[in-house]
Amino acid sequence: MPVAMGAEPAKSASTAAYTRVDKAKRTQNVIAAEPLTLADYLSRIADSGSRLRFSPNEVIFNQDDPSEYVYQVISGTVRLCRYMPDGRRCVIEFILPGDVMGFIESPDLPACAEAVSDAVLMAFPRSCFDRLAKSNEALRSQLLCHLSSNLLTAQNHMFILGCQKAKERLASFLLNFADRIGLVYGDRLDLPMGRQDIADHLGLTAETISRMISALRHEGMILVPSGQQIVLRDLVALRALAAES
Amino acid sequence: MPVAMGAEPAKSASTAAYTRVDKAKRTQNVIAAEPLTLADYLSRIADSGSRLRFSPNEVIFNQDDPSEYVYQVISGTVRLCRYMPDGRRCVIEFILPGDVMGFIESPDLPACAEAVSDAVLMAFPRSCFDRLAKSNEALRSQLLCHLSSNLLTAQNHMFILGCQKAKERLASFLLNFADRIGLVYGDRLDLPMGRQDIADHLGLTAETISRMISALRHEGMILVPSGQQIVLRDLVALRALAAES
DNA sequence: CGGTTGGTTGATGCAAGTCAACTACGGTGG
DNA sequence: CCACCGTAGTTGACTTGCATCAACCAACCG
Repeated sequence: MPVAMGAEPAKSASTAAYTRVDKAKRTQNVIAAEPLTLADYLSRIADSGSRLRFSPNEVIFNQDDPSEYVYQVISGTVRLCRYMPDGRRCVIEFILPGDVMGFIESPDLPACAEAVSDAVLMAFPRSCFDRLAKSNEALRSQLLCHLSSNLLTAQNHMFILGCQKAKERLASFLLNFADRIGLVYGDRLDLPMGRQDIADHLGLTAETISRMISALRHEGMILVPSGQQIVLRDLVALRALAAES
Repeated sequence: MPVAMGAEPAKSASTAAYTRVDKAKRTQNVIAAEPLTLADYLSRIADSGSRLRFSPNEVIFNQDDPSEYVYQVISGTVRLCRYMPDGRRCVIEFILPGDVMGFIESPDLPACAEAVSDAVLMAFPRSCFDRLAKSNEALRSQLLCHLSSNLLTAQNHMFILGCQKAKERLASFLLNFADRIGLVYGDRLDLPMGRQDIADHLGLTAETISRMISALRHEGMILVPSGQQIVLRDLVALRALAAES
């Protein structure tokens, strides 16, 4: 079941979108029998949304902006981040095609969003989003699932930041990212974000990321055909390192 | 507006419960005008809940248990934590009187809960909780607020774990905890949890917590009349350290 | 009392940060 | 087409903040 993407038939996004739908389905089967996903509902109100295009590093919304829109990433990658007054940055999470962001019951947004690569997204005004939710119970339960799943992700990440060492964090990140992407081409993983982005996501420095990638490569767990591409050669060893759950 | 606590009129819990209600109100005003809080709704179905009592370190539920109950802490403190296979522990968060935990749209619980001090809680079966939610729109929007607020807390904590140094983490923790408790007696803060619990919450060791407490004391930011009690003497300096937001 | 547990403090080691040099691209303009 | 530049990644040398290990102290309790 393909996701209707409004006016966006971009081929690069479609495979990833399938993955996202599958994941949403896995999450939703708890309280709802209804098979429509959050993405499906968004496609229904595509008319009231606007299609936006961003270049790398362009700001999509700022921290403490009012939460007036809900966004869906159509293609490209986005990072959610928070800055400290002195410039330290924390990348809360990466948002991939098909993902929804900006939905939170808080007057202000707790983080800012920036495009990692060229990105296209749909922006839906909260008002029209809420109107649809008011009359639609299945959508509401999807929203609970959406928030729950975000919460699980966040708690999982807290665990990584609180307990794991550098190499374990990198292994967790690679596995998690591969899982989200769906490991499309064989097992070659394309990392749209730079080392610094990964570092700020894992609470490390870019140098350490570089060193840990080299370490995993020397230990034969991964191959690095080019800077942005990584092949997960030994999933078993990587999983043992990441000690998932 | 006091919270009806079912059969529990414990004086130690009531002040803290007030605080929690106020906090919930602050969060909810986004999409609902209705003043009833999650705690209020829980008190309505107090009959279908069971009152449970736990001793320090007793397990309330385990990681990967099915999520069959929603809990409300009546008195005492609870810690939510996750363990790694090798025994490393991460304290996701501390749950205080009035707080609700265990509500998540996931078949299995992502963390286990243990009593920090003697604790009394109410357990509500998910089934009867869901039944009430089905017929009650205001409750549903409270649930969205509940999850949103948990998500905000989690993202805030990710920020602390990812970016801050030991002393900053401790300052953030003390301020945050003081804020949740409501700084009941003047400004003396009673910490129900031990150093190791704080350490596992902040991604540090018990020794480091001890050292940082000493450091803050020597710098005149706090007083430590007894091991469990801390007086925040210089809120300005502490906030500067924590660099809130 | 002595034993146990939780907290503090000190000495030392190490993982990751910092600083800096070097390399590899990818684009731009001559 | 190559020369130039700017940016991103890698690697090495050194520093440091926190962990580790261990001794000590103070409360609490049978």
